[in-house]
Amino acid sequence: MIKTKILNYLKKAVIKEPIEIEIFVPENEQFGHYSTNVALKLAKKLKKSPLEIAEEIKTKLITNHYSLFTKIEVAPPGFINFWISEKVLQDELREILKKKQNYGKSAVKGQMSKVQIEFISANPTGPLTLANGRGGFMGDVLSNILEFCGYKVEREYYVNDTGNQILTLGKSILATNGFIKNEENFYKGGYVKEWAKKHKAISKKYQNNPLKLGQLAAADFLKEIKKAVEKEAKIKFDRWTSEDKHIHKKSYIDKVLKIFKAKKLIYEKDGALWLKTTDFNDEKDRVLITQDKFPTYFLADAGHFLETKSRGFNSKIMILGPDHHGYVKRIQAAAKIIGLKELKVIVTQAVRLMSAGKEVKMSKRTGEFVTFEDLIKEVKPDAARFFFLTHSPETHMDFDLDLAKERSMKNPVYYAQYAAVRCQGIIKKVNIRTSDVLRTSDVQKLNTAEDINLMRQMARFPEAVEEAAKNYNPQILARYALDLAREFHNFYEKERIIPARRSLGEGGGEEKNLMLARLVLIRATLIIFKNLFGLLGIGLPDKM
RNA sequence: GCUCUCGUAGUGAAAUGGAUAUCACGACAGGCUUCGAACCUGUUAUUGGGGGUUCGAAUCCCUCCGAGAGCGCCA
Repeated sequence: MIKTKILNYLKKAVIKEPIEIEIFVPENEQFGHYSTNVALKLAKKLKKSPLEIAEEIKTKLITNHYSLFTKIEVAPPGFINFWISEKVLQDELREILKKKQNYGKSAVKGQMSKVQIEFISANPTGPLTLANGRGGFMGDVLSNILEFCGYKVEREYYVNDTGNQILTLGKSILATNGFIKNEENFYKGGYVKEWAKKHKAISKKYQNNPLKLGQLAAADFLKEIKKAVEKEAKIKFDRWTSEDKHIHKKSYIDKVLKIFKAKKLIYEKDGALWLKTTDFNDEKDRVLITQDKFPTYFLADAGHFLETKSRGFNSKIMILGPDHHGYVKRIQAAAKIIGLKELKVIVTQAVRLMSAGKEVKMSKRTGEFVTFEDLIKEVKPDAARFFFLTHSPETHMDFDLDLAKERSMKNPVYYAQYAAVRCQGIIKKVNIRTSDVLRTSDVQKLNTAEDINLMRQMARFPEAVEEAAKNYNPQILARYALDLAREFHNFYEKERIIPARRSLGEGGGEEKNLMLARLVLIRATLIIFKNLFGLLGIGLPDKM
């Protein structure tokens, strides 16, 4: 990585102070390809003017390592700006062609060898919502990225297939079919009525066992969820963990209680059993077992953490919906007690559904909501995926389905895909095998502003991957895709790759060599698009 | 009432405390006899208001205004 190279120069040869060195890509070209503010940071420590320090660093860099740069400039108030030499970029191009599908992989610092990512995990009491889709795409891509960076990732969907929700679902079905009286907190969505009508005989059979009935219905809803998630949205899961089978029936509830007890963190009050989560920064202690002797959802989750740990995971990432943010501290407390090394919780913000400029309240209980399936049917999975990925998880989103439909053809995902299509179009047209191109071409010919800008953008791919992995933020890659596409479109607009037939025919060796060099460039671009789209989980079409 | 999150062009979003705030859509003005124009080139903002912290603030602190969420022995 070019960034790492600069960093190493700065660290080893120039700056001896223990200070974190930041290198970034400035927004404006006039400030170079890369830039650093170390001089500004050092000024206080060394009690010297930042400009003076910057000049000193520049001088040392020039005498030591000039070959990496074509220019180093000091700019007020104390930035040091770097211009990377063509040769370095050309070497990077060779690197891309050599590593192919492995280009961009990088070992991230503090890497966990085995990590579980739990996402969506919506209760199987009905179809998935838009917010579930948001977490779903995010989890899927985050998993891809971490896998690419060498983690062993397990993608988990935790299914709450027992407990109160399921019981309520069973009762709701009974109420729909007239076996019991309807209550306010019952599920009233069309899908419940539909299921109830279809399975009248079953609901009659289980009218005295609403939990079992709820579980039967939940199993059917889960099938639908799986279909939407895996087949249509192309979100992969490795494990569908059942609360009933994997946690309760494997007695993880007892096991986790034993641990709490051994650590003297539980007590009884008002007939209930409590965990001292306040010892771990929570606002108040939490109930594990209710007065009526039922284990809470929280206890089951603690059991789930223990189960995860016992299968060899020391790290876990959870992506939760906005209604869970008050829940974060207590589960982190539980994770800590159990001994999970790291529990990273990402809480996505709400997705508000708008229609004709007005908000539509979504609720599973009332059955009023747009399902995730509706969305990907209307706007196509690639567009829906990209739409969510370009939003950072902490922003509140307004989602207008009508508008989304209308605009789906203008989704930026097509902008990126079209760039890849253009790459492939040229390669198809010329029809030269990669090996021939590599032998005959001379990448040193790539030296126009457009060549260089494109190469620079390509060289940023590993940096984008690393940043996305470090910050658990897939959005960085989605934006990178647009940056790369823009740079390619620009290049394509201004530079001809295949010369007009006449000049090629007239023995113009120069022209041919330039073409071959450009073909190398395009092949490399395509490799990056392939890797990138693979990580983002979007298609690589060869025509549109 | 208490706690948390968010307020950025007409719209939707971006920006580990960095330089002249970025991108897309819309609108307006241009660009194909040549590798597909699903593209390219222009124009479009006192970052909700007011204070503070510092070399430097959309970002951190205080305050006000506005939006959303959480405050159960529910999940």
